[in-house]
Amino acid sequence: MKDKQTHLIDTAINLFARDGVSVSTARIASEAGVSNGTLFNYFPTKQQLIDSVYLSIKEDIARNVLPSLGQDMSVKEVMFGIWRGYIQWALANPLHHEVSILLKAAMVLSAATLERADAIFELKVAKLRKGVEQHQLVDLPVDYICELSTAQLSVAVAFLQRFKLDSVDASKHIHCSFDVFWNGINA
Amino acid sequence: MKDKQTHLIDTAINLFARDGVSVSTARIASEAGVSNGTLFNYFPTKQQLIDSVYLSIKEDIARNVLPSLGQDMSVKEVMFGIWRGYIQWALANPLHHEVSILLKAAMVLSAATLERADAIFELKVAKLRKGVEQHQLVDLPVDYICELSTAQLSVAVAFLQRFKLDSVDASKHIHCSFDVFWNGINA
DNA sequence: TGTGTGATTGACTGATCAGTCATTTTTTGA
DNA sequence: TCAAAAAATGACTGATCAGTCAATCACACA
Repeated sequence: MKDKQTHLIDTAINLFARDGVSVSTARIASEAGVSNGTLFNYFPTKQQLIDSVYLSIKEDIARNVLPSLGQDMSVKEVMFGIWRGYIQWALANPLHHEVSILLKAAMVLSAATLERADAIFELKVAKLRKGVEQHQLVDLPVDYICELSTAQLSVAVAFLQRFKLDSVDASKHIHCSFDVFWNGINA
Repeated sequence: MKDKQTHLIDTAINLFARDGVSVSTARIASEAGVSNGTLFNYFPTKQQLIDSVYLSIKEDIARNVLPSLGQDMSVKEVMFGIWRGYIQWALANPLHHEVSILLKAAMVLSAATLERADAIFELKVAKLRKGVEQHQLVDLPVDYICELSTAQLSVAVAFLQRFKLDSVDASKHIHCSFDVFWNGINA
């Protein structure tokens, strides 16, 4: 049997995706096959459970996206690596993707958690910064381009999920949506 | 004194923006200066209050954005009209903008309400459809381009709100963010 | 087998909340 | 001026929920 803490997080992700963050801790515990007392042994408050869920998802994304990237790659290569890696991860883990967006948008995450989550993807920020400094990208704040990429990635994923394309068309859309993004920010 | 129903909606928007959708009906009523019984005279359920808040915001956007658009304008002109109009509205009504995003993301809106809200902006969809058909825009589903524009607009607004630019720089960013969007979808 | 330790349990509590309704207040218009 | 209608009130209810804790269980080691 999987680590109980991990199993509770997985169960919470499933229920958050189905019913939103408002699901009761009792239901999460029951669905996970433990008593609600046990849930509170692992997560002292519901807030800490929510934060743990978010960080767990972000770390999972990092594990699946960052390894394919290198310091020696160009900005465009890094961004495309993130693009393809994230979309593939999101299609393989639709609920995780959905919950990650949900928690961020619903403003239920502690400030510390948001900060920790950002720190995971420092490489991306660094590459974009260099791209702007070297005038390869439009002269906009790096934060802005970051948010832009996240927003456009979400739209691309939502589209791919809605119309279940075969893998050829999916790959085509990954390139196509990336081109839309890249043409937008290319200097 | 303003129409009570309108006043309750305005109060709800303020509280939703400050504390999320989870604020109690009692607090909304009290903040609006009426009893909670009165709130339920105007909105039989909290759900209907939430839906009314959303539709009220969308109609406000439409009133501020649609009048400047005409059937005879090009796709680009229409999209830029929406771009500038929406950003100006959002900067003048930051809480409304925030709540509109919050309600959509938190998945607390009824299906009927989402449909009604979409119908308000039919002109935009029609223009984009023609643009794609006439190969002025990249060959992507109109829905996709719609979502893309909404997402990028949100990012642009968030940026302008974070760094309170003077009106010259703000206008520059409106054009700049639009160019990023347009260069992405221009065929 | 016996004992001590840490994990697990679930009934319980106090707080909160959406929604009700009998009563009171205000408005209307004859 | 007054009676009927409409609007407003707020105490109340039943349900739900996060979090607690005394009791129980499972297991390691003597």
